[in-house]
Amino acid sequence: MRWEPGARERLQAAALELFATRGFEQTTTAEIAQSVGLTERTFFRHFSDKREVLFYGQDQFLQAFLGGLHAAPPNASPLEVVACALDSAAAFFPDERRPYSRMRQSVIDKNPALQEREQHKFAGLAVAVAEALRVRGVGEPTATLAAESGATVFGIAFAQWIREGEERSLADIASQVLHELRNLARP
Amino acid sequence: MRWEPGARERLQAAALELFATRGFEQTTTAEIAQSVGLTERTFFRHFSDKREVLFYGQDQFLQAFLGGLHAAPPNASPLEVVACALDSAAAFFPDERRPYSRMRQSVIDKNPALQEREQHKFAGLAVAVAEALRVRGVGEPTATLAAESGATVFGIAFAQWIREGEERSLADIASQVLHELRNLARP
DNA sequence: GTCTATAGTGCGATAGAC
DNA sequence: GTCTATCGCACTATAGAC
Repeated sequence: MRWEPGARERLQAAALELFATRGFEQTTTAEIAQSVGLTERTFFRHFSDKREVLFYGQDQFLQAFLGGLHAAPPNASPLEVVACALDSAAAFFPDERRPYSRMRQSVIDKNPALQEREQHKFAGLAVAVAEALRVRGVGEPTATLAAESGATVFGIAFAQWIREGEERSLADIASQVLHELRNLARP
Repeated sequence: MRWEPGARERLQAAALELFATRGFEQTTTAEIAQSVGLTERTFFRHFSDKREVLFYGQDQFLQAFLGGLHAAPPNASPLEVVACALDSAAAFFPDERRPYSRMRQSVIDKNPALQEREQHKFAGLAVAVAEALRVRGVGEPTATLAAESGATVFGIAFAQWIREGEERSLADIASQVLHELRNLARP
């Protein structure tokens, strides 16, 4: 019992379940741990704080974003590079994942503290993308502008993707939102 | 002594002072309160949590942003409206305020929890600006794109404004960053 | 103003994997 | 035996309830 594998994943699943039914603040870290046969102390061994249990594992997503970025042709413009990154990132959210993403987001949308954490992760993503663009030779403030714009486009596209009744793929939506961004600059 | 006015402002000043010298986490809410002759309970009567003491009063800034937005000519494009809002917002940071802004930002930059709060406030700003744009008849996702872009431009300009050795006004910097954003769409 | 629950930390002990 | 995940306990600070 003590040595069952996948402690982290079990904690994450149990936490999401409890947050969805009881609410984030009405769920204690002790309850989450106990619900999978662990102690509160072990919860904090895996997650630096209570909110992090919902965000741990985002590195994969960041890596996808950066991967698409590196795959962009060398002569691509900053925004074209961002378009590649968006395509690559969108691939990490196939349509089967929509129900799960919806559930997770509905928990986040109900709690300001979780929104703060989400926005912080997004900001970190933009910082990493900007750094990667600078390595490609893009100067400031263009690199940061392009990176933040990419994060914004992804955020808007993702929100639309999980909306009830939406059927388009995330990549399709993101590409359309990016097109709208281009239009913004020339009315 | 007990009813000395300006309790909130004194708490904010003392908190910034203590955070800057000792660090945010090394300062307790009780210490802040006692340093101005109040109790911890009173601190939490004025601020919903420890971090908020650094952010309380941002409404003025939001109002400045929205004020510039309403002052924009009716036929202006979304990005032109955002440009007006940026001008108006920049006016709330005259050059005399640079030293204070620098000190405050250096505290925030040293602590992830404070960065989360700052990003959350920024996100709230973008939401309000997007809503105001929709009222003006701008559709989605353009309204949100323009609003988030405005927030991004302001953030980049502000970071540059408080950099050591920078002498240009915030409005000048913001206008140049906005120009870069326009260039992003057409290479 | 007082009291209490919860989050989160530090350290040492323990139990299983190898 | 070593290594590492888990546990137990004592503790502080935040924040909210009363």
